[in-house]
Amino acid sequence: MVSIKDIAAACGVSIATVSKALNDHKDVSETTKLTVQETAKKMGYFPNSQARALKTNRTYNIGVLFSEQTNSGLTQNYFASVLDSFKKEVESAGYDITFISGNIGERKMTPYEHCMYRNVDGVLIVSVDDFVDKGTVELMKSNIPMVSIDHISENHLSVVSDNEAGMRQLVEYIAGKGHTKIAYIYGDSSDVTSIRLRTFKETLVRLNIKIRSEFLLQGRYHDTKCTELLVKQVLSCSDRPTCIILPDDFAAIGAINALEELGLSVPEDISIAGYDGIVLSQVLRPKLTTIRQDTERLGAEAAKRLIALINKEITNDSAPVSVKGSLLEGASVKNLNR
Amino acid sequence: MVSIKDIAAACGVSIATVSKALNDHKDVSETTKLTVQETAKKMGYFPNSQARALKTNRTYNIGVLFSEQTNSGLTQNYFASVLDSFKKEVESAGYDITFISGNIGERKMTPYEHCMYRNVDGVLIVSVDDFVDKGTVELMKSNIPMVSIDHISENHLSVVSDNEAGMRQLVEYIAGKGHTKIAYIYGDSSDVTSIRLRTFKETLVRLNIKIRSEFLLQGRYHDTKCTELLVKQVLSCSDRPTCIILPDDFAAIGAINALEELGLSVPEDISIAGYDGIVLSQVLRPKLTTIRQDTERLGAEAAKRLIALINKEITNDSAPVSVKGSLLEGASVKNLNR
DNA sequence: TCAAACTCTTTAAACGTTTTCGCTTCATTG
DNA sequence: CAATGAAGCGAAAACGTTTAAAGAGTTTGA
Repeated sequence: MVSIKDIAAACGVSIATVSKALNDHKDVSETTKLTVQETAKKMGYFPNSQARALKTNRTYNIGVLFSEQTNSGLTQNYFASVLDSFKKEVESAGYDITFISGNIGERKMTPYEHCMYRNVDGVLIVSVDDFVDKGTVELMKSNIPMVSIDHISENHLSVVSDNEAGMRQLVEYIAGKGHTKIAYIYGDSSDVTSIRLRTFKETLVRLNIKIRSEFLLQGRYHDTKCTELLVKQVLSCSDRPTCIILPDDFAAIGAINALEELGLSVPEDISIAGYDGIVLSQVLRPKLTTIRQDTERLGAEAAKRLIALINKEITNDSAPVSVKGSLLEGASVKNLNR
Repeated sequence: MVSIKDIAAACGVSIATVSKALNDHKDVSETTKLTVQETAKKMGYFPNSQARALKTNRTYNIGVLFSEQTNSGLTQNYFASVLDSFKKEVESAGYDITFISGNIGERKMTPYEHCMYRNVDGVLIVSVDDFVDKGTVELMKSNIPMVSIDHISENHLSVVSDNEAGMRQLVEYIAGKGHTKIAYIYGDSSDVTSIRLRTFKETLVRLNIKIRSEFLLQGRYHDTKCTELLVKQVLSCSDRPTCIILPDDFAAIGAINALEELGLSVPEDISIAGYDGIVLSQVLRPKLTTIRQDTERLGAEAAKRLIALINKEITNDSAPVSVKGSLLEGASVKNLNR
């Protein structure tokens, strides 16, 4: 590889001058700056990021940790979308991303150790399921600049999807269609789940709709089989719900299947609603009524905040950023009015 | 951060000895080795990967390039799954992965430049769509160790899903069910597509089934809308096909929708088959008959080959590795016999 | 005219490693 | 007992950068 030294030799100047010229410092003449930059280009020079990082203590690398048990984050559309927009945003600022995981090499590292080893400038923590993970906790205690998505905790920057507004909007929409018997199969316990569940109940109360415990069942995210069983269970009530809210769009497929098996059709006999608004939800028939989470903004916002934190333009204690979703009105919720 | 120097001071030895002790060299006594390693652990030492890389010319970083136009690779289950298993495999050998993209920082880099800048030890090229990309070509001409997935070219290691065997098996299965009027909506032009298309035709010939050009339509991968239109088109033939093979599982949803719109049911009226065998295919109703591509092995195999290449245990000209898929028999293809 | 100030450049140290080579010891051998 | 060799350790250079400080040369101001 051609290094700064080679350029220096070619231009007849010192390596210091070359370095400064390339980094556009003020204390080097325009003419030398130009010749240096030109020969650098001509010789196919590219800075050695390791050497630079060693000196500047900046790797321009951001760690991404999927905090999860099932190691399925990447294959799930919601998280993949968030990551995708995060990636685009940080890349435009010159950062690359590194996946942080517990198993690097023979000698296992904790996520924290992995971050230290790679000297990431910051880290994004994506909360796929609940934060039981010990390694994640250790990392969060450290003072590496970090921002988490979908999880709020003290002294940490976070970007969250506004599940409160989302769930409220969804329930209001469904109730507006005349439904009063609304079941909710919610996902694995997590921050997100509890907010949604709480809001679900609160909204019912506010709308003067009775909360029935038999209509509230704990399910699992992205699990069609589990959802299928629970849908059947909730439909075995003597007084059936007219609408069922599922943990997410993918799980909704389980509901559709269960209903079909029971000889019920959506939305004529039973209405359903999903959550997430992934692409899939809009190609299913009937098109799913769901809350679209703004993955684009979630990722981008997280990236911007993290970079600002790294540059010390903001501090840890800034308020969480809440990203609103939007209702995607499909055809899976029947209008019971008239 | 605690460095090798600190440990040296603490142990009363030189940094050279510490380095050797930590790397388990032979020319350092067992006792010092032990004390060094212990104090290193006690002091919370972690090697600085940048410094190490600078010296050894090994970053333990592998670049991953999704060669694509639509920038959607990550959000598609098939590629995400391949990446996931690739990641696991390389991680167990101590490598991290870096996404290679064309847009890093203000000053745009080509993929090749990005690789040089980050000094990746090797690179994985995942062929999402066709290889028209100029940047990808430049990268492939370089002599960075690389392996590509689903694309074969001269002097390059590659791991490919056995689309020939897959398509053959699928067609034979369908024909075995008594179908002779089989349509095939194939995806965007690419290596993969042409192999599938060729095999489709060859297999029909071998089975003495007439190839009808009106049953062969070019569609697009992962595009339900497009698939929907093409399905309608192919069904407008006076002599309809009894079975339609779709470009992939996701696109198959478009077919299901089109058929439903036409008042036709799967598989009673028309049979369909997908390709990929993603999770989705097995939760749809009817369960899709499809070819499951072994993403697990594709990723793992690519990782193993790449690492072997980096370690110079194999050379560039080794034969491509072909990974067999398997037929997932769903309920979307009707048995026409008897 | 001379010091001061400015502009541009270079010297040299530093970042945290790895690794070659030489230096001590000390045991083994003939 | 001298010669040889092995084992263990350290000094120092190197990887490719950045940057503080000093130096050289030119311009300015009184």
